[in-house]
Amino acid sequence: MGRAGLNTERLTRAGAELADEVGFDQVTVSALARRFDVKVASLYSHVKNSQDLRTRIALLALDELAERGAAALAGRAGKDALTAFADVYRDYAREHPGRYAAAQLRLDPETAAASAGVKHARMMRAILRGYDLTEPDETHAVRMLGSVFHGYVSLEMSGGFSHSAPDSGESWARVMDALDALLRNWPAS
Amino acid sequence: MGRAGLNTERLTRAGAELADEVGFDQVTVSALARRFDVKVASLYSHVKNSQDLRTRIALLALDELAERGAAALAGRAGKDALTAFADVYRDYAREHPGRYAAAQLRLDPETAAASAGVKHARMMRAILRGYDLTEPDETHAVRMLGSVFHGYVSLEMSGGFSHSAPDSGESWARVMDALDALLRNWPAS
DNA sequence: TAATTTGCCTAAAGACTTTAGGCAAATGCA
DNA sequence: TGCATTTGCCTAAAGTCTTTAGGCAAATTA
Repeated sequence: MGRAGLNTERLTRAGAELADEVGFDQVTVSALARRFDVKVASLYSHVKNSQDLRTRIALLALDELAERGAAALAGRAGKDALTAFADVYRDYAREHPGRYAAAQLRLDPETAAASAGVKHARMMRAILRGYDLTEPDETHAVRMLGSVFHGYVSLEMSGGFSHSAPDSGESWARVMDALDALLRNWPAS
Repeated sequence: MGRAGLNTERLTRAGAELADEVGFDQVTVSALARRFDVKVASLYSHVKNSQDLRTRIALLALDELAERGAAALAGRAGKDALTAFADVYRDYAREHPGRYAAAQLRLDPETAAASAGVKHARMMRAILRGYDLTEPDETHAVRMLGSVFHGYVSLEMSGGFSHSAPDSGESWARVMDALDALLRNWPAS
């Protein structure tokens, strides 16, 4: 019987697809082996263990998200940049719920420092350049933006806003209005 | 050998403690059995299955959180109420990380509707009574508050804000200032 | 073509989940 | 108080997932 052509990259990609289909916490080395019609042990040459696999999927998701974010920011500024960037998060989570969940995986500090997570922080600061904030308020604002983006998307994904008026998309738009207004009028200490 | 005195309530409480000690996703029927020095199968008379156990822990956490929230709101209004309520979330997550993670568990709609989650929504609206918002802006604001509270706490817990200046507690305070300012000046559609 | 490396395999042990069926302690009733 | 019933925890067993060790054959290199 021939070889299946496994490698770390393909496993990671397939793991990401699996996550989107069945949920990130259902991503298992066994399920992945099944998907490649290969014995479980075979995967352990390409992936250290289950945690390693999950971490790789998380890093992939962070990368994709950063890439989309960069594309969204190109040529935009101010509120336009703010909403475009926020939409990247929301849309990505809707398109790829498993990957988005993966991006939330707690990474150990070194891994996190080497991840695309740092790019995300830089892009947030780039958005804030369109507003008049100086340190430390810029950092406070970065943290707040991250909280709103992540918090909203996460609550929306877990069904918190569904089946109740007004439509979640409308709230999202109004929250963007509110953030923009807030950043233009950030309260003094 | 005598009986251990197991029942659903004790198992749920012990499960919550276990979650705080080792993390919510490490909460397992086996680990819980070990903790009571009892055979695994014995737990299945008190708890339907692993998912049932986790759901019960989640409901317990939501209850505790709602109780603390109600206590914090008593006799407070305006920004005072806002920050007191927000602190409840943050403090609870720090004191009980496993329970807080449990509270984030995705519940099926009926369970969610019967949970203390609805109390949380009501309390948020109570806070907003101190500000001049009318529907649908009140709902948008409720969703935004929930997003900030959950988002900030969740990012903070996952280490996002540690090891970098300014101190996360300082950002938290300034975010509260910002939310208060925003709610007093909610932008018109 | 021979030697080496690489890739997937079989085998096996350990952990968690869940169901089925059993015995003894606790409880209820005459 | 004695007997019957219920309840609570047990043993047994099957299924899944994880992970390591060691093997054989295909692919690569010399």
